[in-house]
Amino acid sequence: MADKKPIPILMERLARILLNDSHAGGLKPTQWEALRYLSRANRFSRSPGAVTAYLGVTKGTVSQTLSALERKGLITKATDQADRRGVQINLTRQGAKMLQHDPAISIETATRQMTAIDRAQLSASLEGVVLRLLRDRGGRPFGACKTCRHFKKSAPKGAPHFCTLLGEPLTASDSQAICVEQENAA
Amino acid sequence: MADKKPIPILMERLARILLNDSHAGGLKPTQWEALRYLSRANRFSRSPGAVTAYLGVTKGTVSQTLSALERKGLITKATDQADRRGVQINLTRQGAKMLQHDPAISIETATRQMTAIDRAQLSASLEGVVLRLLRDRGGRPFGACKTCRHFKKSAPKGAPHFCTLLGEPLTASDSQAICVEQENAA
DNA sequence: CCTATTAGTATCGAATCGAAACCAATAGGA
DNA sequence: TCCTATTGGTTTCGATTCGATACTAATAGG
Repeated sequence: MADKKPIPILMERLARILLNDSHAGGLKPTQWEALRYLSRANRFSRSPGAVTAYLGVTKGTVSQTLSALERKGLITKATDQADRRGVQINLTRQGAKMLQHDPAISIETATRQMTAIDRAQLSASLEGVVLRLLRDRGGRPFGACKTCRHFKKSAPKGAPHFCTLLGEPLTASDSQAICVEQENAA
Repeated sequence: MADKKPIPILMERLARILLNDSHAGGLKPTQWEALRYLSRANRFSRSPGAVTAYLGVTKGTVSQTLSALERKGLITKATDQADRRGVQINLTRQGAKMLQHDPAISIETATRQMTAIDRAQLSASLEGVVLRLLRDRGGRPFGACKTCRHFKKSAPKGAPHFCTLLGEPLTASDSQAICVEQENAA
C-alpha cells in the first residue's frame, strides 16, 4: 500500500491544477472566480466590496477584474441608489451562459466518482479546514443567507423572509444565495 | 445543521486562500511552489523540465521563476555533465532555510486539529481526486521513488538501491524523494 | 458645516502566464 | 560522416494579476 500523502501537498497540487485550468475558456483565473461568486451572491452581496472580501485581494485588483468582466459584457454595473458611493453588479444573460463553460466543472466531475458517504465526509473536512483558515485571517464565511442569525423566516406563509441586520425583505432566491453579512446562527 | 457545502466551491476557496497567503514571506506563489518541489525531488528530478511537468505551466514561466530563485541565492544551476543540454538544480543552504518560513505551513496547522482517522480519510479522498485530475490531463503523479515500478530494492543489505529505468544507483534519500519518472508499481 | 470614514477608481511596478521564436546539444538515420 | 528531427532551456512579447499608494466622491457624525 502506498504511504499516506501529506494533506498540504495534495491541496497545493489541487490548487495548482485549478489555477492552470482557469486560464482556459476566454477568462482569467480571477475573472472566473469573480463571475462564479457573483452568480451565487444575493443582491446585498453583488458589489465590488463584497467581491473584495470574498476573494481576499485588494480593492484595486477587484476593480480591474470587474472592469474586464463589464468590458466583455458579462456583468453590468450601476450606482446603488440607496448609497450612491456603492455599485450594484448584475450578471448579464451572457455572463450566466459563460458559466456553463467554467473550466472548474472538471472538479465536480472528478468527485462524482466517489460514494455519497465519502463525498459528505470530504465536504465536512474541507469545510472545517476552510472555516478555520478564514477565521484565522479574519475573513467572512459567506454562508447561505438563510443560515444566518439575522435571517427571520416569513411568519405568514407566502410572505417574504426578512433580514434583521439590513432591515430588508428577502426573496426566496436571496435567502438561498450567499451573503457577505452572513454569520452562522448560534 | 448547516447544509453540505459543494466540494468544488470549498476547494476553490481553499485554493484562493493558499494563493493569497503565498504572496508573503518574500517570494511569489509560483516561486514558493518551485522551491517546495525542489526540496522534495530526487536528483533526477531537479531540472527545469521536471519542474515544468510538476507545475503544469510552460517552460518559459519555469525558466523565469528559476532565474528569480537563483538571483535570490536560494538555488544553484549547473549544466548536467551527462547531457549538456540539461540543467541540474540544487537548493542552497539559504533555500532550505527559506522553506522554514513557507506561508503554506498554516495549512498543515489547520489540519492538525482533525482526528488521525479524519486526516487519513481526507488524504485518501484528496489523493483520489488529484490522481484522477492528473490522469485526465496527462500529468505525472510524482510519487516517491521507492514506490515506482522501476525501483529495485538493494539485494545485499547496505548496498544502494537501483533504478532500472535510468540504470543508476539510488541513495536512501533519492529513493525517499519524489521523482518525475515515478510510475506506481503494478 | 467640517472632519472622518467608506466605496470605488486610477496608477505603478513586479510577477505570472501562454505563445512563439530561438539556440544548442543529442539522437537517429541515410 | 552528414543531415535532419527532437529535446532541454532561454528569451521576448503582451495581457493579467497583484499589493501598495494616492486619489475622488458620497456619507456619517459631531
